[in-house]
This record gives sequence, C-alpha cells and structure tokens, in this order.
Amino acid sequence: MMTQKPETTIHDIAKALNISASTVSRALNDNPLIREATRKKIKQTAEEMGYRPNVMAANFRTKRTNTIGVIVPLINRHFFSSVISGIEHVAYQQGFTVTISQSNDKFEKEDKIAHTLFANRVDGLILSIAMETQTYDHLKLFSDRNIPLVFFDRIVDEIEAHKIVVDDFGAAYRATQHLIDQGRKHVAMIGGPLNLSIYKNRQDGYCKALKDAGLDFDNSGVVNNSLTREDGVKAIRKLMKAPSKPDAIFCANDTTALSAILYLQENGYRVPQDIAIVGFSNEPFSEVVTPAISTIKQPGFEIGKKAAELIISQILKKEKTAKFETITMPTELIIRKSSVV
Amino acid sequence: MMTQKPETTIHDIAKALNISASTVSRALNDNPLIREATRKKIKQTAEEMGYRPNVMAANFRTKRTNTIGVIVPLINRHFFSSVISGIEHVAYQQGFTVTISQSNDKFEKEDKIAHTLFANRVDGLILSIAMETQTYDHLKLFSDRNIPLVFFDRIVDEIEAHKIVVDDFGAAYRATQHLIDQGRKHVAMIGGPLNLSIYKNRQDGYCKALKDAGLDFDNSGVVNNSLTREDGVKAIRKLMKAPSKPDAIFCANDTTALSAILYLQENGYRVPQDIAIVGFSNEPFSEVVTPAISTIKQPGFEIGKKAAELIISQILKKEKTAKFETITMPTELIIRKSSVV
DNA sequence: TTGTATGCGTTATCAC
DNA sequence: GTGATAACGCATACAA
Repeated sequence: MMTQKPETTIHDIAKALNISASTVSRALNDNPLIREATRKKIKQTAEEMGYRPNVMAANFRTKRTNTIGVIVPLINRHFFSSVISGIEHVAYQQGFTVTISQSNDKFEKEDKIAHTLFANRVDGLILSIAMETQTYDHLKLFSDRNIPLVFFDRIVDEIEAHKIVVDDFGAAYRATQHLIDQGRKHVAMIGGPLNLSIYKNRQDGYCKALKDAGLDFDNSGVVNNSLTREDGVKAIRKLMKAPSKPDAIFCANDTTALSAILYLQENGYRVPQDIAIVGFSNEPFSEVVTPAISTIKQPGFEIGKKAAELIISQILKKEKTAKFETITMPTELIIRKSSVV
Repeated sequence: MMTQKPETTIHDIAKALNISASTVSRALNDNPLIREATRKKIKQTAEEMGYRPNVMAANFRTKRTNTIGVIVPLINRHFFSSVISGIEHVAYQQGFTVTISQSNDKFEKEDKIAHTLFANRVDGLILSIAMETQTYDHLKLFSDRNIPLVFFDRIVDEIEAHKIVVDDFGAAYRATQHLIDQGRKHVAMIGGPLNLSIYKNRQDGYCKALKDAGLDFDNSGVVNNSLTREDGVKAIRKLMKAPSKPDAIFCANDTTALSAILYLQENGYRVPQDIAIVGFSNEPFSEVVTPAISTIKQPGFEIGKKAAELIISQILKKEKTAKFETITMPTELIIRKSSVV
C-alpha cells in the first residue's frame, strides 16, 4: 500500500512565496492584472514544486469542462474516423478535449450516451444520429439548455442547430446523370433507410436525374436496406432477378457498391461493360479495387474541422446562437473504371 | 440574453422533502443504509424536479473522473480506429467515458496531450506511442503516480505497465517463411523506424526466417522509412534499382505493400509471378485490391477491448498493480493472391 | 496590483 | 437510518 504524495495546490505555492492563493491563481492563468515579475516568480515556483493544476476543480468552479462530446454511429468507419480526426485537430488547437462514443446505430445506446455526456457537462455535442433514431428528447436535453449542438451527415430537421451536410441530392443527381451519360437506360439504385435525410436526399436526386432524362422510374429498380456488405449482396441479387435487369446501379455507399461488383463478377457479369456502378463516400478501398469504384468524395476531415469550429465558436460566445445555418460542404464525383467503358 | 434556470441540486430535493442533503445523496447512490421507502420517495422527487447529478462536482469530490484517456498516432487509420472502437465498447459497458487524442506521430503533441489528460485527471491512459517519441517523462507522470497505463501496439519497454502486443516477430517470421516456401530466393523488406519495437521485431523475424532458410541476408535488401504511401513508392523504387532485384518483398504494413504492387504493375512487373508481396495489418483495402494482398491480420477491436479491460480492472482495484504482464494477441497470416502464383 | 472571503455541489466523517 | 458539517481546489467579487 503506497502512500500517494499529495498534489501541490495553489495554496502550497502561495504559502511558499508568502503571497495569497488568488494571486497565484491569477498569475497561473495569465491574468494581466498581475505584475510581470510576480507572475514569473510564481510560475517558476510552481514548476519547481511540480504543480499540476487540478482541472476538475477549475471545471467545477467555472462550470465549463472544455470538453466536446462526439457521438457517431461507428468509430471504426473511414468517414466517421476522418470526421473525428478533423474534430480532434481543431479541438486540440483550441484547447478542447474530445470525448468519443459510438451509438452502433442503436437508439438506446445513443440515448444513454447523450444522457451521460450531458451529466458530464460537455460544453457542446457534435453528432451524426443512429439509423434507428426517430425521437429526439435526448437531444432536446442539450438544445433546451442552450448547450451547443452541431449535427453532421445524419442530421435532425426537428431540432434547431448548426448542421453540416453535403449536397446529397446534387451529388446523387450527378452520379446518376453520369451513368445516364454513359448511355445506360436502366439505372437501378441500392438505397439506405429513408428516415435518414441523407439517404432520402440521395434517392430523390437519383429519381430526379432519371426523370429529367426522360427515363421512366420503376420502383422495382430501388432496393432499400441498411447498406452493409451483406445487405449489398442481398440487394444486388434481388435487382438481378427482376424482370428487367439494370445496366447500371447507383449505390448509396461504397460498401454496397463493392458488394455489387464482387457479386456481379462472380456471376459472370462484366463491370462496367454489362453493368456500370457508382458508389458514395470514397472509401479507401474504392480507389484500389478492380475495377476502381466511381464514387462521390465527401470531405470527412474538413467536415470534422468545420463542426469543431462551429461548436467552439458557440461555446465561446455566451449568447444563445440567434441564427442557425446548414452548411453544405462540397462533394466531388470521382469517375473511375467501374462506370466508364 | 436568456436566464438559465438553475439546476436542481440535492439540497433542493432535501428542502422539498424536509430531509438532509446527505440522505438524498446516499439514496441517489443506492447506499444500502437508506430505507427503501425513503429511497423511493427521494428518487421520485428527484425525477419530478428534473434533477441531473452534477458529475463534475462528484468527480471533484471523489477524485475520480470515470474517464479513460486514449492517445493514438492517427485516429483516422483503420487499425487504430478499430482499437478505439473496442475500447469504447468495453468502457461503455463499464460506465466509463473515453477521451481520444491523436499525436500525429509527433512527440511534441503527444507530450502536450499527456499533460492535458493528466491535468484532466483521467483515471487511466491507453496509448500507442508516436513514431518520434524517444523519451518518456510525459508518461512517467502517470506511472509515478500510480495512474494505470496500458500500452498497445507501439509499446515502451522502459516503463512498467501492462502491454498488449501481437507477436510481431513470429508473424513476420511466418510471412517471410511463406514467401520462401513459394520458392523465392531474394526476399527484400520494406520496414519501419527501428526505434519502435514493433518494427524492430518485424524486421528481426524477417531476418531470422531468412537465416533459418539459409538465405544470405543482404542489407541492401531492406529499406526503412515511415511507411506512408509515398515512402512505399520510394522504397520499392530503390529496391528495384538495386543490383540484385528481389523476387519477393515483405512489407511492414499494407500501405507500403499497396505502393509496391501499384508501382510494380505500372512498371511492367507481374505480382505475384515476378515479385511476390506480403503486407502487415490487413487493412480493409487489402482484401479487394487486385491482386488481393497477403497479410497479417491483427485483431484491432479485440486489442482495444483487452486494453480497456486491463485499465478498468486496475482503476477499480485500488492497490498498485504488483505484476505487469505483456499480453500477446494472436495474429493470422492471410494468404491471398499477391504472394501465391 | 494584491489580498480576503465566499461558494460551486457533492461525498465522507462524525455524531445522534 | 438519518442529520450536521467539513472538505475537495479553484476562481472571482469585492475590498484594500
């Protein structure tokens, strides 16, 4: 059983220098009221005595934690880890700490995490909601008390907050149009759950592109699922069993695009000659798979940076944010081998 | 300017029920001393009054944050984000929060982060050190004060702590042996910085395999760098310019294995016929690139889970950990097209 | 420019 | 079983 040597506090430093603790506190916080010489002496003594500020005490006192909470569906997913990386990058520069949790796309977990983060008094919350989430009381917890909230990717229309999205509609439109430009007439789609606006928007963009091109939109040409590798296989199988087979498929993510390509190759179809494919997200594998997947590039790192900037600026200015904006980040259609003969 | 309605505290509840705050505190913490009826009444009132515990105050008082700090070189890297995901998974179950930072492989940033996390009084720290890191005072900060520390992947021999590694030596040995088994005689290597034991061990395993096979080890057959995509290109270029060209290359990660494959294909070499390749880590792209990359699978998620379990068990038992262990997680050599004709 | 006094909300130590 | 009280370390309003 070791006896811990007690941490030195500002009082210890004060005593050592025969001054008051408040002066020490101010000096350590670079309060301009303190004379330069005093500050210098205090800082030096603090250093010598091995002083480590007790941030918990300061947080408790100031009711601020300098901590940003982040909830994503899955940490271990390239887009989300890129966003997290961007958030951390900015947060670090600004002296904030980042607490990360993953909802695993489950509402229940998201709900619990939100309550935990709230109880821990994070200064702000950045999140992309779970696929399952349909009610938002756990988020109102924050917005009701003016704790800054920033949504990205999977946003919530019902709550007022800054939101960062990409132009899913436009990107999907361009992707679909690109397939049509290649002379494809039966462009099918593998889509996500429509309660999430990003998937709704991607689907709408796809439909609009078909319509504008005068192609009749046939409902059997769209399969909606949760966009996993396995779901992708089921979806492509279903599409290929339909009476009128597609000659192109727009997939709402790269994972299902990959499923489709692998399935098609295994079953004797040629990609892109028989069936052209476009995905969404530009996963790391998309560039190197054969054929390389045409896709929509989303700037994950930049989205994270922007989200952190938005939340920190809200945290630092005390007034309630008057006007919330929805920021649309640029996307890029990357044309690779999977869609061009 | 909104006036925030003040949070209700245990004192408010106490006043409302004409009892003492300590009783409220105990009841809310399910202290068995409190009579069931009292507890029930208190909890109900707390609920009605919208009571939210002030975790900051409790942390301050108890000197515990229920927070685990994590430092990785780069969040946005599949292996690390998998580990983080595993850590979060276990931490969530056990009621811990996870704070993440990335060192970007810079010593200076790692140092600052360590100090910040320490000041924030994380209950424990899990980390994989930066490539640059050569001194460890910032980590002694923790070990000196018996704050649990768990290393994974890039560990530090000089500090006593639980460590989680994979058998880099053995895995590299098997990978190299596999290449030799394919009849390769000139097996080169693209290695990482040797101050990190994982890369040292991988290189040693490679050398041992050559030696055991009676192949003479030629120093010009190894190029060490920081294993980025670009470094990989430089390395393969250098290897192919050497007087005796390799007919196989063991790469210390999949990123450089990919660099090598792409470079070789562009320059008219066939993989694996002319040159066989094995990587390390099993990145998501490795399975789907053509040819698919033979590689060593590291259980990132499991490593994260194990790290979290180890640190939490240390946090919960108050005594100083007497005996530290180094846990070796299993790896698997996945043989794909890049190494087998 | 510095010092004094107070309180943040909770838990822990004593009492009763 | 419950209550009164102190203490955690710091920041700040106010005083000097």
